[in-house]
Amino acid sequence: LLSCNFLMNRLVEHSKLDTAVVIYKQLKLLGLRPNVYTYGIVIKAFCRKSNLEEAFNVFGEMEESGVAPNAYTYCIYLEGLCEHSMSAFSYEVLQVWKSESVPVGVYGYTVVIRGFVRENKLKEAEMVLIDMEQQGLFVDEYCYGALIQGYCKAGNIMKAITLHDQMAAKGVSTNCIIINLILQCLCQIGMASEAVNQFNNFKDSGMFLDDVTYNVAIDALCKKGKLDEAVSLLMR
RNA sequence: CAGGAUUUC
Repeated sequence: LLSCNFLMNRLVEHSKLDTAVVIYKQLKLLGLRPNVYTYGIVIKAFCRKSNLEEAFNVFGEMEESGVAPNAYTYCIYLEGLCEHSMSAFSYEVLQVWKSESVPVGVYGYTVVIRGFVRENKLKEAEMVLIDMEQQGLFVDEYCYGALIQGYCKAGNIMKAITLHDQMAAKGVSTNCIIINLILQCLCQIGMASEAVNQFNNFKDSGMFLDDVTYNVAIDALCKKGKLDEAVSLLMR
């Protein structure tokens, strides 16, 4: 069964969705009992096929077989809804589950925030974050990252930086991916020199910066015509 | 044995 799960997951990743479902059906015909991993992968397969109804029906199958869904199974379904521009519905489902004490965890909220961001519904995305805070949930760097990405994409660098500062104030650690978003946004709105300044600040503060950060910084330097500085950065 | 965001106009 473990190898079947592994295989099915690979098939789903390669969009061989029907094959994955066939294996699932074979499994059951052979009398094997799918476990919570199997069901999660099957839900993902149906979501990728845009068959959200079937995906939801899997929860029913689980109940029949006495397998309790876990946070993964719930969240993968919420994510499926969001990927089909149904973030508002996804959020409603999340709230219902929450009221039923279903274990969705912080990841479920991140999924919904990302969904709203993708639909350019930043107000809604931020509402979700506020909702989390009111419930006393720990808003992690992924939640903030998703929202910051939204404001960056909208060119609202002020808001993005405000959120980033808010993270620091709350003791949520930042990371180079969020910094990349901000630097990139600065470049895109024509503030390349500010991006370079920020890059130097982060570098001096000992923050870990990845190769993407360097690419963004080099790009910024090139745009300012400071090719020599760009080259010296490249050397490391 | 399954899931999370970023550059290369």
